[in-house]
Amino acid sequence: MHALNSVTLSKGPYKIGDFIYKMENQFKSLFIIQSGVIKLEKPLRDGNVYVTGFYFPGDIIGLESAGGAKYSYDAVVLDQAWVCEMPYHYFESQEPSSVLLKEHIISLYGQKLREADRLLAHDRYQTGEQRLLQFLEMLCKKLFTQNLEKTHKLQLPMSKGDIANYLGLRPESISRALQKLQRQGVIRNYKNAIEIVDMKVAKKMICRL
Amino acid sequence: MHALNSVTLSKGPYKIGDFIYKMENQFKSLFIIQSGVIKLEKPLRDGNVYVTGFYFPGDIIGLESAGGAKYSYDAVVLDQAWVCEMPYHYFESQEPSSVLLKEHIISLYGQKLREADRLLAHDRYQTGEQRLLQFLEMLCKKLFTQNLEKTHKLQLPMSKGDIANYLGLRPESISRALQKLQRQGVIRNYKNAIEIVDMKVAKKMICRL
DNA sequence: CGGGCGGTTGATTTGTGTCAAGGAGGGTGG
DNA sequence: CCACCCTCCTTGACACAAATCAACCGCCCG
Repeated sequence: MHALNSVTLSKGPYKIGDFIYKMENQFKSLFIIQSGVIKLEKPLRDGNVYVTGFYFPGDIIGLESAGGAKYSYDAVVLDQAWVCEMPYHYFESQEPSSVLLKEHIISLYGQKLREADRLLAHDRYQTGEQRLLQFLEMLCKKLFTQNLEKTHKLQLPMSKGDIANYLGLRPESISRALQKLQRQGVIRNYKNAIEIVDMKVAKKMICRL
Repeated sequence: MHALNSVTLSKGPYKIGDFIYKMENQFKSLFIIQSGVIKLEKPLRDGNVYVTGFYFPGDIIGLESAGGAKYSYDAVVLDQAWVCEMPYHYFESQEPSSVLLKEHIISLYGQKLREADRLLAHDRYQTGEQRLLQFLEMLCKKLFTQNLEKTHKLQLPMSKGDIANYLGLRPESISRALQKLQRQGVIRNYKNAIEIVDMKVAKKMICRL
């Protein structure tokens, strides 16, 4: 990743609601998130949108658009962000650092594909409640490893509607699930935050309710 | 793709039920399918398996395992197959043809990711019936472009149970959906084949039931 | 203050899973 | 060749999770 610094351009700050890129833009760069939170979403023909993921510092966005002429999603800022732009044509060069990077990227793709398949596999056999818990646990781990949160109380940069959308549920269902989990003492539901009170039980519920 | 021929090794025939690779094998090659049909599946701890996809002549399998030490799925032969083995270490070389190929592969990955996301997106808002139709339509298009089928009558190399599994439904649900679609005159359900009688209506139903 | 958006809550419907039983091949062995 | 089994598929009755429809609340913002 260090090899990147020579060919990248740091950009920002982007404010909440800004777009890093939009679907109608020509695909020409990847972006490494330095700070802030980004969501990727795709407007559907019927006016709805589909949220495909949330991205945090250290994550790369744009990979999913490779091989297309334009970006495949809108990249929307959820929390003030700085990003690092990496021109895609850099990959087409044959300098040694590019070759190494290409291998790294391919390995990343493998991971992302497996992750996507895992989601497709598991989600079907889990209740909405389990998916929600799994999402929270994943978020917690992610923020932990990046030292963005020290506790189990998660500040949520995305709306609960976004979470619902991402998990393929209705906002009502999320609301009910949160309420139930709070009654059970597993989590605590705040306005823009959620605290995982009992991580042990949470993990157990994810595996098999 | 032509660049490949110099470094690949054609293997076969594999018979129905054979494995091209298994999860316990070291990941070391990609395979290009020359003939036959392959399914990728992963046995789960609870004894069930999860079918992640079906692959036809021209498709590449093994990509999803990149970045891991072993293969991520079992590759099971559904219809007698010949494949082309392409050692993965070829990618680690820096010869010009490898560089070009890497770009092609990255573009393939982008496609696969978008496809995975599309599945995740749509599946949630579609009934099982719609997913089934979409699967059939996709299959139809795929076999068409590869001139493996000239009509809309699809010989199914995979069991209906496999289809159910792949679509995240129960065999019973598939059965009922096929029955209903046949009553509506959209498809015709044979033993090991399905005919799409009214493609117009089928496509309409996929978008919005 | 009014309006809109995000979130909550309740009543009801619906799709799909589950359980149970039975049928139609396709193999194998007698 | 038939009897048997096994797997795959189908059909029916029922249960349950989540969607839907509808109303309402709290909040932010102009």
